[in-house]
Amino acid sequence: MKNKEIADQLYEIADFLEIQEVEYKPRAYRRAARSVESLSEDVEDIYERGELQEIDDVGESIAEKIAEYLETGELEYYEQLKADLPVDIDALTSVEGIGPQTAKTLYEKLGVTDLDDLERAAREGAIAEIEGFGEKTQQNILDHIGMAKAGQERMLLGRAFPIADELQERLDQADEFERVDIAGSFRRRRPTVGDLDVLATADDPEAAMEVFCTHEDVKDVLSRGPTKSSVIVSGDLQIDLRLVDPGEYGAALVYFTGSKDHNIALRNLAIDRDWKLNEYRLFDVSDVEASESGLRKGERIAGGTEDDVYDALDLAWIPPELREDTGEIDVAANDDLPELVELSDIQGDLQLHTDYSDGSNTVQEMVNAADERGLDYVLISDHGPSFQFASGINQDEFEDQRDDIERLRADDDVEVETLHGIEAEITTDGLDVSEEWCDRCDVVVGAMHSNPSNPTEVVQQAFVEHPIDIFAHPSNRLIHEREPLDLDVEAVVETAAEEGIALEINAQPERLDLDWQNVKEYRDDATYVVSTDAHTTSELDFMHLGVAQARRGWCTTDDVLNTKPLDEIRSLFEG
DNA sequence: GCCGTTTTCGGCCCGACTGTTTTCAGTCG
Repeated sequence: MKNKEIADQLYEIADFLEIQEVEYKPRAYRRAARSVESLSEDVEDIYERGELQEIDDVGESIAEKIAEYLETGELEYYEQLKADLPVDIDALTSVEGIGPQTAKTLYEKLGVTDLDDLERAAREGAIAEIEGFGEKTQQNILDHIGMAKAGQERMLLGRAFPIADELQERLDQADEFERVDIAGSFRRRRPTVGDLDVLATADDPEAAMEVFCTHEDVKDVLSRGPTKSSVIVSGDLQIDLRLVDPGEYGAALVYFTGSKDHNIALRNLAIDRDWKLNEYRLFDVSDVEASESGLRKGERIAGGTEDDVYDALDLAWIPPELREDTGEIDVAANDDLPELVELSDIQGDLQLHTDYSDGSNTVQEMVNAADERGLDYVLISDHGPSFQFASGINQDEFEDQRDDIERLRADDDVEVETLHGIEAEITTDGLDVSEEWCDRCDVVVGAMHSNPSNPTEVVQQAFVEHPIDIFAHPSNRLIHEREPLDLDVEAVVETAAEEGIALEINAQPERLDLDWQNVKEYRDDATYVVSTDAHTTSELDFMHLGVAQARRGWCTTDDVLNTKPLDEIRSLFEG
């Protein structure tokens, strides 16, 4: 899968062109890069079908360049740009405050080509000597170079959540703040977030900014103004705060929730009506001369609430998880948005581990924790015997575990129905549990933790030959750590549908697998379950992360099996 | 360089903040 490589080259080309002050091309390259980056399909497959130009924002010229890279492993245009300005533009611009122009100046004046050069120049005091630069610029570079070197990975949604919850609660309780919302990709529940965008109203902006910027958790203040401030909190997460007028709150919430592409699509709808949409309001510019079309000219149409803004554009209010410009605007225009699954719809959790394998808690503790969370049923599914490094269980241990479960089933105080199953390993030889063992299971979860050369065939064969009910974390990806398996997802979905196998949306923060884009793409054919794969009682709380990804995949309760009562789905597993 | 139920040519989002400037360029989101 070369999608990321190609996207990175296109991004760098954009930076180089920006340095040359070429107009418009940088944006064209960036848009193309973003499209390639977010493809759910291997760009090489698209190339082989001769459909590169079908990719959004990829035209003749960029398609040729992608083809050249795939054929030769190199891109002459990129190499030429790089030869003209031999700097690690990606690394340099990853330092907060350094953009393409600054990188160019640093190279021309001081020969800076990478982060080590940059740090040396800053320490020697050379940067402050450059005309147009000064002590503060130099100090800023020194302050932020460490974070750039550490690599600016986006934070996992599940890791950002506790920080966001604490922040929301703290600002809600502060007298200086009226309304507070955390917008941005966090509100859209992207699997990773780059920062937290906080939107708020406050009677006394100065006092509110003081509270925000001086909290004990703040490690660094990047900028501070009357309406906008940015800080870094412990955990190296950046938090941006915007203060807006209550009358502009809705327009601001739309704007800062994004996505950028969704906003552009909305703005174009406004332009169609001779209106204009910005972060302050939706307004009529038809009577405003171009020369005086300043910040807040024109007749105001909407802005107080999100509902107003969408309604004025003849759209139903669009849930944040759908705002990715992947068709939601047309569907909202027809008032045909799906009724998305919610956390409260979830009735059971179909993958839990215990201390029989690599979990931390007993069967009873896990079941009690599920009970406390109001679940009606759970599936205990520890790793099969081949999973030795995670102390997979043998069949004797499985039978001991069954005794534990039977005791719980006999206990009138336990309301949760406990299903007994296994997370069986799918290998090139089939499953690591016998057919007889599978017969003892209420539900068989199949998962692949290895990386065979032909994963699609291995998975399909296991689906056909073994009584698998649920395929767990299909791609086996770990965000930031392990690439997804090179699966033909469409083929796997097809075979799963034929065999009556549900695909899991795994709620572990680093998994969130199946990915939401695939969930959306195959929603018509696939049946999904959302499971926490909890290894401790507290991990049962990850369920909302999985539900959020199902929502991003446009799922209703009809698409998600474990929104149904156990009686209704039990027959599916027995079949 | 890309795109089009306004266009195959002529448009491409724009406002806040910083640092170093006396009026603005660069960066960021």
